[in-house]
Amino acid sequence: MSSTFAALADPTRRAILARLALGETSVTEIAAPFEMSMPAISRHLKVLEKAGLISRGREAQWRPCKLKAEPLKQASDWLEEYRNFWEQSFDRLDEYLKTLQKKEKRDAGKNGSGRKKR
Amino acid sequence: MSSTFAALADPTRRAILARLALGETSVTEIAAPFEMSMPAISRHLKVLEKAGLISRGREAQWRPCKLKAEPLKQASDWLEEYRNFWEQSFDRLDEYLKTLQKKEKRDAGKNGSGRKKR
DNA sequence: TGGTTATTTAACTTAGTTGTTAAATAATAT
DNA sequence: ATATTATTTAACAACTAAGTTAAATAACCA
Repeated sequence: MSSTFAALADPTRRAILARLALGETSVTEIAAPFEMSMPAISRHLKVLEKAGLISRGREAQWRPCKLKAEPLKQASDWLEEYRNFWEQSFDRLDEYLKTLQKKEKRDAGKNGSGRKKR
Repeated sequence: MSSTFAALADPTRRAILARLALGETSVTEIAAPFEMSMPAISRHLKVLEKAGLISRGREAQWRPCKLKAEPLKQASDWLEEYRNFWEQSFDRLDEYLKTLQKKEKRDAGKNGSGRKKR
């Protein structure tokens, strides 16, 4: 999980994944859109491979890379556990905004003395 | 997006988020389960805050931290674009397993010439 | 005021990441 | 064999990250 998120934390690597979603391809072709040396790309690919996000074949002198989406699924599942939370947040925002509107109508000027402790 | 994934790449920080999903709480309480100095935790919280994953209030000498799930939603949305991809993978696996079963039924006796490589 | 509790900042160490260029390896083509 | 094309490894520099201890802030308590 850590290595998956770490791999996704780099925009170059996310772009590589996006490219690979269109289909398997060679390192040179992957590298083309980037202003970056070949070895740099090669190492990004190594990071992706270690995270299990790609696999590499051998076809003559090319090493085609292929997207492996399983770790993405795991990451997605992890995030999914927080779904209620972000949906709730919007609900709360709604609620809060309503409260605020009521207050503004009611007492347009008094400021807070109420203390709270958790 | 990068800072969100980077923040999630650390297991301590993921654990902190899990704790905060149960409710807002103080730094000391967040730190309790970890064998780690206070400043270390404090800096993890700073990382989470910079990524927009938590917000911090002030209540007497405590600084309660609160989960902010919006960046998680964004991350989830990003991953969602690959859903077809990982579902496809399972389809392919299914297919492959079926093919395999057929083969096994068909030629359940020719042994010793098949080579496999890991 | 001074003391206590909660939290952050500073200074430092160690380790890992990201990029570079130059050289090495791998397979094909002549 | 040798040259060519594709890709990786080595060696290095600059930067960032994660932890430590000790000291600084901040707000309360007496």
